Amino acid sequence: MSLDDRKLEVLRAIVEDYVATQEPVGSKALVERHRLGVSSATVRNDMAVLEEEGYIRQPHTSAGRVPTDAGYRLFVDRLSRVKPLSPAERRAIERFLAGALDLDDVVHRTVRLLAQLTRQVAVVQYPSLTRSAVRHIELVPISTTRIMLVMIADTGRVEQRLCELPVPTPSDDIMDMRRKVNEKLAGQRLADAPPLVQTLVDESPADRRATMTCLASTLLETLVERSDARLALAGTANLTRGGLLDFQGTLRPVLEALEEEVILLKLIGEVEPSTTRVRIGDENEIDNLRSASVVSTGYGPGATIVGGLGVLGPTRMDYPGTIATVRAVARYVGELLAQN
Amino acid sequence: MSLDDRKLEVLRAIVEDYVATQEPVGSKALVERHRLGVSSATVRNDMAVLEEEGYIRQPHTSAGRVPTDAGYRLFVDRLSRVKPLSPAERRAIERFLAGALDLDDVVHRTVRLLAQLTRQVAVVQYPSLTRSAVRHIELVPISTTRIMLVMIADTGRVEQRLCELPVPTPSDDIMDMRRKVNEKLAGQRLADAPPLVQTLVDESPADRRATMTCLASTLLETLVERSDARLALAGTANLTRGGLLDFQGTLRPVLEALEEEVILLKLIGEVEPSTTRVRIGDENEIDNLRSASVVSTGYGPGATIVGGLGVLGPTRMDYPGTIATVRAVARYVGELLAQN
DNA sequence: GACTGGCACTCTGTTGTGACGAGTGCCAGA
DNA sequence: TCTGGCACTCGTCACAACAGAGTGCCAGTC
Repeated sequence: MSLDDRKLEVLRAIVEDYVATQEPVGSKALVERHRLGVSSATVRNDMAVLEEEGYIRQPHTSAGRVPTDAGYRLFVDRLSRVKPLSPAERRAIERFLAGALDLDDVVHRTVRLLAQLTRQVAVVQYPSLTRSAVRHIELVPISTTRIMLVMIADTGRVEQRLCELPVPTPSDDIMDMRRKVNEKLAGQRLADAPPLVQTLVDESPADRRATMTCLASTLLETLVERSDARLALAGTANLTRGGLLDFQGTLRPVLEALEEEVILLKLIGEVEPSTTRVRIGDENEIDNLRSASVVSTGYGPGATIVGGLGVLGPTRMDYPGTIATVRAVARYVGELLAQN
Repeated sequence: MSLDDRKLEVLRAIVEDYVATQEPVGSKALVERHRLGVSSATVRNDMAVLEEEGYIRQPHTSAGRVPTDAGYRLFVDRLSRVKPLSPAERRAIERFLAGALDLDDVVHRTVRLLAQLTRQVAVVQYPSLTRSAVRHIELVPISTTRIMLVMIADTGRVEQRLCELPVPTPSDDIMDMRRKVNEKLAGQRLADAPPLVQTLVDESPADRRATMTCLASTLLETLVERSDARLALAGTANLTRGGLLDFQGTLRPVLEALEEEVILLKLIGEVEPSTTRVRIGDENEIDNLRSASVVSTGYGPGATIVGGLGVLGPTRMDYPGTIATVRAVARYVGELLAQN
């Protein structure tokens, strides 16, 4: 059974009012606030149909209606008009991000900005190493058997790791290896690196094989393990807005989920090019986030995507506004990264 | 007016019971649960005195007594016996921290461990740069007018910053500067670095003066600004334990305070050697944390302190246990750092 | 002088009742 | 297909009554 235009209009009105007031909305209030051109009785009939179809529901018999997850979904997919950012907001984004000193700073500023603009919890993934390219690899001898390996990615990320050598190696040899490693890897995408690293080992002379093998394994470790795991989080205090009415009484499960990097990565890390993804309530596969929605997107210099960012809030959130903000911030961050 | 031993014993019993049950404790329950050897009427008299002295108070006329901040303070200073960690806990600490890959990982593991053991919010400050020494400084030419400056501290911290040169500089010159910079700074404490950096500029030949000046200012920026600001946080979900009875109804102010790095640094960054600091309720000068207590201490390899760590929870917390855990974790982290 | 038993008193939290109002569902009529 | 009207359902609020916990105080005892 399909819904005619007016029913959709009623659904939109319900979502908008509920998001604004946070109270179940009744038929009478609806006709008063929106010029629907019909009486409340008609609206009531429409509501009955919408309820039957699973888009809205009644908390109690004598209360107004509240959108269900499916209702929000329909709203987001078909009913919401894009809400352009105000010039003030645009300026705020630019000004806030402009002064960033380094990558760490960019990420921190971004996450705070996002939390502030959307008034929700913001999450930003650091540029993923596997999607970056190597800019430079530095080998710093600490002693004859210890080397600090520093990898600098083109996105500005820097990873370092200590490497214990099996045999003492003079620092001249190390410098030579440093040159070779950079010749081979500089400019390469990290995802392509593992086979190249292997050839480095294969090509090295026998007397340096042991040291190079050790370096190679440390390098691979740096590239693969934990490589996408870094995240920044801000705005947890925003969860308390709406005074526990959202999140059915306890922030507990939500706070717990926010502590799990794995979960957060799943939420914002799985990004497809130039899509803004909206997950509403149950659509998050995580039990703890049944009453939360996540809006996420990818960012990166130009068209490539190096990481994800997004916000998390109650299902009852201002989707059009949030989506617009998340997109805008992602775009600005991308531009910022492209400049370096 | 001084309190005799029994009154102190009564105060201790009140604190312990209240911490355990989270409910105001009455005179009758007290004599039943603790073998005080006197009747409830006597305890009531003692309680009246304790209340007059400001160590306990009644939420309402007909409720039991609850410790005040001053009561907790007295308890911590004079009444609490140190609670040694269980062997299981010690083993947990060792096992959990043993597998750390690098500094980032150490800090992350530490903060999670601390949150888990104390069941509270944990904060760990990254080893402060100003308390560390320079291990190595690397200059990576990106182009003839851009250099990536990477500083590696002996605590394992790595800071990097991009430096825009005012004049194109050939990479041979850069390599030469790299050598000079390291000769001058390697092994020096960062706090002592600024004057040394200045001499570097003064000593450099005129044709390189501009480039060196630029490098120097970037270097100083790296050393000074933001240098102590990095923090890791975990266990926010633990705030919801005790179901909002602690924190007088809203987590809001507490969550807000936890978002402010400046505030957190103030709480756990101001550490004196080998002291565990306990701040109870009002003793935190931050309004938002009126109903919270903070237990913090310093950590570092050997006797030196390179950073602070601690936990934050409701004033109604298990002080002896928390203090013991915070100390133990700090000691283990110190040992771990000493190994590198 | 210190402790105890007992009693009156004060509150809080709970329970129950009734009035009120918001909102619905449904039906007959336009 | 829409509308006006009406009966019905519940949740909320205000108020009163009540039970229970805990205290303060006093007179009596060791």
